[in-house]
Amino acid sequence: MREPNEQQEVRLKKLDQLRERGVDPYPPRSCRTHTAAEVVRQLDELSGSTVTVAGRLWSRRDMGRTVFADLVDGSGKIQLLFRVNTAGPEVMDFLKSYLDLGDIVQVTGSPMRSRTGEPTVDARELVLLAKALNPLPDKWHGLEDVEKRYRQRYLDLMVNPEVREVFLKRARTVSEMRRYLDERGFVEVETPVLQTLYGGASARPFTTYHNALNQELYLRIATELYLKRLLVGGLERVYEIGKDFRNEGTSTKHNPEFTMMELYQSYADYNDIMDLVEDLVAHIAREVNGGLVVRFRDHEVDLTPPWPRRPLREVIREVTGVDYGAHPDAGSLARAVAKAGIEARPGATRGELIDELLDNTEPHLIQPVFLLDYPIELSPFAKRKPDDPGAVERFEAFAGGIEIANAFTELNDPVEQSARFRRQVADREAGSEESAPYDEDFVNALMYGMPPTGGLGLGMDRLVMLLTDSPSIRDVILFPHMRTRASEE
RNA sequence: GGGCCGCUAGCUCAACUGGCAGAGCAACCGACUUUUAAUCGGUGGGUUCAGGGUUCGAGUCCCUGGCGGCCUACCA
Repeated sequence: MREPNEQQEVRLKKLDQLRERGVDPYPPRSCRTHTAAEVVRQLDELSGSTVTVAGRLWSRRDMGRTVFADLVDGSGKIQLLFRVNTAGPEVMDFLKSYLDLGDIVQVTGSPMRSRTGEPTVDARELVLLAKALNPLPDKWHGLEDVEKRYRQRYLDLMVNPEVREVFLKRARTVSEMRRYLDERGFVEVETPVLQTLYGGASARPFTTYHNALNQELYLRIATELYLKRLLVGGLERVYEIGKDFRNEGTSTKHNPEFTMMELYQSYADYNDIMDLVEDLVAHIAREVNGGLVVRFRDHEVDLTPPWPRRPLREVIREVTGVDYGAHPDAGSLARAVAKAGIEARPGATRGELIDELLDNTEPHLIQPVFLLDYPIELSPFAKRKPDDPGAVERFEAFAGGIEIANAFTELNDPVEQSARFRRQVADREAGSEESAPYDEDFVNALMYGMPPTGGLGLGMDRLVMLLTDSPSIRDVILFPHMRTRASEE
């Protein structure tokens, strides 16, 4: 503990005085009978009976022999009334001399309405459950310092009710997704976070080390390759909701660790997955938000299925004016991209250029849409379109101007998969740090036969951003990644 | 990586062109028997993010660094 400030000194002194009086400021047990919301809701039936509520002492209006206070618990707020006639002088003295705003207390008394009609517990007994040594943030303005909100999320949750609402919605999003998938025969599994080989996405990994095995390990960048091994094993529908880790910069859409839902459905293709995605998202929106129209960044986004299914090439051409299909080589496409006023890395490959075009298209995709049929260069694990060898059966789903899902008909041809890995390895040797290494065991698994499969990756954080109108991924992650501060211990 | 902005009391914010660091809430002392941002009177509280420089004098100007936000780039 640092050198206490003035307000901490005051509270520490009260702590000592309490102990001298034989009062345990941190007793091990409480005996709450009702939450604040229950008392408010059942006020008429409870009137005249005795209830015990518990929570944080939030505000206090001291009128001499009468003190009003607000108590906040997980369910809401209830007013407390302390009167010398009802509670007695000892309780009044205890309240005034030893308690501070922020303390966790337990109050026993009778539910009633105050003169102004406010639901109130008329207190007879008062027990301190946990003494607070730090003062609460400003109760009127809340906590506005963005950095403090992220670093000390407990304060943010305490004083900013809309923040609590976001994370309750996040929890319901996850549980509704599980319920939806479980009901459709998907099996939830867990695959390794620590991997000797990483893959399934284009990203640089975090590296760590296993001391006993004397072995370098990677934190997974995706769950894809392990989940598909399970399909080889005969699990026909699997999913995993878990953290992926990508060693790259942060932004309003990127956090180094983020939550991904991946699922794989045997005997399905990417068309089936589109049906699933729009229905799943609509289901979650309905359960979590109560409706299919969400406000996001000053737009109204209508998630009602069906969502348009449009070729990537066509939509990019509409938004940027560049038809990459008319430019089969990188040089020609680079000139067209430059002419459209879009900057790209000098010497970019054709895939990178198309990616650049997509980045410029993405912010315009406000209403939900599936973009279909990606160039093969960008998709090492997707199956080719039978009638177009340069494209794969892949889609990404967009809404609110952000990508929320990525899916394809999975490549299950081991020989071609092996060739695609070799291409990745070659790219890697040519300097592409995001290209994944060759995964021999994965190819070997495919050699036993994997059914035709549709697979999906859905960014949970981004879905929650959309459903809660959160402008930054940090607003939907309880403890987003922050630099450590030199001044902090 | 680049640009812009920010960091002042526990919290929210002021402080003009460089001239005594302030307010509200919170805290402390006091008054008040139905308030709800209670009210009223009084008191205390500062490494102005850190370090250096310019100056008679720096929260303010200059330099270096830290952390954060936004934009941009890179990256999925």
